[in-house]
Amino acid sequence: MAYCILNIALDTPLTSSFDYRWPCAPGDEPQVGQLALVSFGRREVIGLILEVRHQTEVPAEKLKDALAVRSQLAPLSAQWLALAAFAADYYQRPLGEVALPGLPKNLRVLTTVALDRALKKLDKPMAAHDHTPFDMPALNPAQQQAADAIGGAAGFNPILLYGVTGSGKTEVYLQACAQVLAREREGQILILVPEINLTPQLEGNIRARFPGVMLATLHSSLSEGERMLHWLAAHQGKARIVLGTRLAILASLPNLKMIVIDEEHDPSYKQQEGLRYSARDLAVWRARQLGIPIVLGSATPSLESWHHAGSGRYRKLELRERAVRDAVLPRVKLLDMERDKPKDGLTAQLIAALRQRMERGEQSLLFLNRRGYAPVICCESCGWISDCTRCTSFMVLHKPEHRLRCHHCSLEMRIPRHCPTCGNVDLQPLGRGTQRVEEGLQQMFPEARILRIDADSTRRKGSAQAAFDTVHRGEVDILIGTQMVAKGHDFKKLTLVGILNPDTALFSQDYRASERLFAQLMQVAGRAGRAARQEGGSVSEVLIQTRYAAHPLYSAVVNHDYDRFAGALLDERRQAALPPYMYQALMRAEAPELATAIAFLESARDCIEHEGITINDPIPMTMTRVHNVDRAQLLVESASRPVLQAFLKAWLGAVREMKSRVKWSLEVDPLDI
DNA sequence: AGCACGCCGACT
DNA sequence: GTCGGCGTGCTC
Repeated sequence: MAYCILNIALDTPLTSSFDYRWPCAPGDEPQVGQLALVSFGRREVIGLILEVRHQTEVPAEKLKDALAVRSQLAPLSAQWLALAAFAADYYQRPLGEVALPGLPKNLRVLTTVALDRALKKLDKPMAAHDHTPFDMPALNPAQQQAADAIGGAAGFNPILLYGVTGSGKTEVYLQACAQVLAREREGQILILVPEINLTPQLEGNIRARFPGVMLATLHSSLSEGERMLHWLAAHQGKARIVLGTRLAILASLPNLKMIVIDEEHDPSYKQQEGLRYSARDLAVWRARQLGIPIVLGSATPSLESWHHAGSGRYRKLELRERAVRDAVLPRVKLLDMERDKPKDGLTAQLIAALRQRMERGEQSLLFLNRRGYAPVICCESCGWISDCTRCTSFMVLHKPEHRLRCHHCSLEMRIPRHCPTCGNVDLQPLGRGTQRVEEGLQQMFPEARILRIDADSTRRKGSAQAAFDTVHRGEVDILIGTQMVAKGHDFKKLTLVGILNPDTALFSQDYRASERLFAQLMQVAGRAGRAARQEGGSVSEVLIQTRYAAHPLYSAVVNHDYDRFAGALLDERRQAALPPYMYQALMRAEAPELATAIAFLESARDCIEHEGITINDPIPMTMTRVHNVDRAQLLVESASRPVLQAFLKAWLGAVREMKSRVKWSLEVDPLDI
């Protein structure tokens, strides 16, 4: 029997691909881009066919036969393969680690028969939709102009849609989508959102708006069965709109005609483990490869995108007004905690404002990005504090559960009755988390309906949605929450946002902290006053409690002046030679002893000649120890992206040759340094 | 990364 | 006497 050689990429950290034999008649070979089931070591895995050959260097005794080729599936397109190859190359990982993990597991697990059955399901005509034409809401002139510019754009055309919170960016996307779908008979559109659970309305909106158009969603909380059906619907070009989180950027979309990235500044577009890719950056690459328009939408664009808009690489479209008529941007005020000393974490002015909203039957939101009761407890007589024994961090007091919990490893314990070092029974909570603020509020406003929404109060699946529904039904007077409450929600009766303790981010070591804080404050602030002001209702207000009322970041928030703030940050970045004026990569190492990790990074630093590259000295990570391992990092910088890329490739080869037992990894374009 | 093999300490 | 710790070696 004649056979051919399949060169296959597998999901392993090994950099090479692997050859397998495949019995087949000449002219009947599998195609590049098809998936094959192979035996690898002692397990069976799915692989991606990169090349079909007739010869191999691999000795015959090592060569195995592939077990099956998924020939019932159309091969991944050359363009998709190029995207995966680019990402692998750019982020310095093996192709298999980029291309394979995003594929539905069922493509591997399912027998040929079961796979055929699933494919048949997709062949059935779509369930009949209500085809009554849906009235597109009228757009204001700025929105209309943006929608037409986006919908009518041709070729690679990156657009930064810069619109204040509540300016109706979603409506602009949807009407631009309508134009593209109408023009491109088979065309597909990819819409990325930071977290799908935070935008369940969007999915509903799209379905209602485009009856008869198949929508597929791709995100991490789908079941395996759903994931495969949705992935296949995209791959076969049947789903014309694909809505997903960052992982959807690697979906197979044979007819992609436009990409939309909502809240493009959001850090969750950056994968923070494994292949640390930026879905936003890959999306721009993909749009350029295909020669299609891409829209990046935000009220507080990332400095990278802002910089590109400034230099003309991106076209900037602005929405300066709120879309709902008579809904105006909230008035932002700073409450100086030095002058108005807080009680239970709340200043007298904030308490008064809460009381006023209560009396008028309006809702308030308190934002505090710290869950738990108190971030630490301490002994007042000897100074003991609740350190985590495994991490460079504190054990956080969780009062409802009567436990101390480390938020970085899973360590938990009962609250000690007395101080472990001196026996003193008087242990005091220090600082304030959402639970403690909730407790204080209950005492201050016994009649108020108070709801706390954070990762602790919404552990159970679906409970977050249930909690938000309660707020939407108006059954809550005061909502207190962490960043979970900051995004996307449109609370119609909300006229007051109080921001507690944002100051810590002002003096962070991380130079991106202020950019993030600004975005976060604008985003939470944007929850207020989204509906038109009621007769006799409150002017919507955002009150920020701070000890640094003179800080320029807060003046920018007060004036809703992202432009100036971003300009100032960019100047700073340029002067300090930081991104986006500098390209960075970060090598991390971890070991039981810090010295081992540092020593490894020192030898990595010295293992290769380099030019046009700055390699800094290794330093311990800010949170040095997590779960009993010490971590250190080494920052590599260059003013030229190609120079950095070329260096990284050579460098990683040399570091691998060191054959060290120390665990290490490399991140390109790191966000947290 | 898995997953094996392999060689030394605490239990039935 | 076994169960099981994780060192190291390999995967076409």
